[in-house]
Amino acid sequence: MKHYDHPLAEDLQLSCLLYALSDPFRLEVVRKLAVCQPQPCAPLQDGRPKSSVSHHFSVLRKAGVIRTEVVGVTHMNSLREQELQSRFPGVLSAILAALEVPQP
Amino acid sequence: MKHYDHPLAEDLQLSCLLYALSDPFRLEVVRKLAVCQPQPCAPLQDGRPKSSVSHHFSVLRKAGVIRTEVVGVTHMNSLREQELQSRFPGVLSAILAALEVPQP
DNA sequence: CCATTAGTTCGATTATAGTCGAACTAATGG
DNA sequence: CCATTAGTTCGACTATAATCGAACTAATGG
Repeated sequence: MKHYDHPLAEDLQLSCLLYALSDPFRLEVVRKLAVCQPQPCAPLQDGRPKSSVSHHFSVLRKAGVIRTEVVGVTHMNSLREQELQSRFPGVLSAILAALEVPQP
Repeated sequence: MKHYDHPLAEDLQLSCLLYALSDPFRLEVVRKLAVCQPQPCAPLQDGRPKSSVSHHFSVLRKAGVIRTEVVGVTHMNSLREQELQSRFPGVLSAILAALEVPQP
């Protein structure tokens, strides 16, 4: 049974969090996860090769943005909202809110 | 009289903002500006060569984080707080607040 | 137990960013 | 008007990150 390492909330760095969220593809993954959680990687691929998608999920995981749990053959991802809230209060929620008021 | 281009608030991209803030040096500049504003570049150099510092200020400027005004021989920088607040409500303020509760 | 599914890992390639010295510019002060 | 100050721009180099195919792995279902 494969498992993932998830950094402790207290070990997260704000700059790493912001970096993880600074990529449009990753930001879109986070937005979609906020809407429907947990979710496997596959429906979030958006046409990219699996290896790229896996890389982006790994960045999000290492930054503490998502938690991935192996459930049978799929890997279910969810946002670490409460932990991020306690470590960096208001940061993720403000970013999620800003994503809901878009512009082209 | 040299002047700088500052993007309109409505043209700012969240991913660019987060990218600009994802660098520890730039984040530190922003933190210092939040404390004392406006400020020239020089006291924020932190031992780096001028060309590197200038590059980081340029990234912050293009992302809409700072506004730079030429005042005589110095270039005064300030945060575009109210504009960022209207474009991405709560994002910058949450990040600034998170910077005040540090950890090594 | 074999094929399938879901995702990871590897390795190579390319693209993007950061770093730094050196030359440049614009405003000021003597 | 020359020297100084404050910062920019340029160009080269380096480092970091993204991309993608191919091989791999672990769980499941027939």
